[in-house]
Amino acid sequence: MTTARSPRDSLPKRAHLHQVFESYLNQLGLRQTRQRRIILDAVLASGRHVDAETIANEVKKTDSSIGLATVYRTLKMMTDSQILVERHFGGDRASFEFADQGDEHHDHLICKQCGEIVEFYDADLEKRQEEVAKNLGYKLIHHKMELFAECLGLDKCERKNSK
Amino acid sequence: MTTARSPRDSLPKRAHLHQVFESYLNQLGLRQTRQRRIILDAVLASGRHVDAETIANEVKKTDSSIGLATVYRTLKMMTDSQILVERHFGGDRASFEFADQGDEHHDHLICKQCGEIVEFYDADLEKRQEEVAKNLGYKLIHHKMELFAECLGLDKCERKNSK
DNA sequence: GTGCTTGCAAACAGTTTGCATGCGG
DNA sequence: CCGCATGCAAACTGTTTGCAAGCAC
Repeated sequence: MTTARSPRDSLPKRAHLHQVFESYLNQLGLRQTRQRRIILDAVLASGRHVDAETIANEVKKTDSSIGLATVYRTLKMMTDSQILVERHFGGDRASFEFADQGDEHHDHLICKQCGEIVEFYDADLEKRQEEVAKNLGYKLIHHKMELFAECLGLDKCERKNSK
Repeated sequence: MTTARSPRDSLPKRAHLHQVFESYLNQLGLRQTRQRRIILDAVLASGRHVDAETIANEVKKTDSSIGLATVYRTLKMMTDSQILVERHFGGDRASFEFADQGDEHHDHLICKQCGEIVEFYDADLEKRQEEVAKNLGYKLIHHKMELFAECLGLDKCERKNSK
């Protein structure tokens, strides 16, 4: 029923994102540049949830001359090109994650203790949300749902707690 | 099953919030001031979801000398005193709403067309969320859920569309 | 009076933008 | 070489904070 999705599950799918971005650029007459390639690589190599500054730091390891503004501009382009989605969890920093591909939408469970983010999909919840919207006289377009929780078995948590 | 809550439903309950805030101030040795009273009045008179700037504008109608910083400081105190809860819907501005009283928790449905915000409570969703968390090995503490939708009958919407 | 409060301006964090220069196609 | 891209610094938004003066108790 409830399906957890580990950060690794979608790794194979990321392979063609280079192509997706490339053709996006071409279609708009935009250019492939060294910095855009480096930034995309950094994004692909990173975990599922990253913020601009993390990427900027990562990118600077390869080329320290790349500016924060370029990272922001490029992340926005990737969002426009449907590679990434922008999320606002905590409040301040925006975080980016890979866009869902077709049907593979998911929601998030965030551990209050260690900050671990688990992605999941639950058909019952999805269905009930549509019903609820209809009951209220609306047609559901999409939703945002985050469950805040704490570990039952502490094993998952403790690893991260120390960091 | 699904219960909608209109903005008016909780009006009677707001009456004693003055007292709540007052005793909060007393307990901490803080002072009741003209500006705090004015700000609380503005909050009480406002709709369920307000941002700092809206309150600041409202407050300035009564006393134009009241600064934005005071509004922020006071809204934070009201949040600390459990009168208000801070929410982050869109991304930029924070919005404040009256805190749930005991069991009367609710979620939000936001109309993509007119921006109307409907509050609702659905026991099935709540229950399923707990199950999902448990399935993933966590204990649910609380959640954040927003349904984005469009009106089925346009009557609700059109009124607001014009504004 | 004591010290919490206030308004103002300055500081802040995250993000965006203007501009002269650089570089891809 | 045309014109998009870049880096830098400055602008901007929402919010917070330092400070001297003001007011509640």
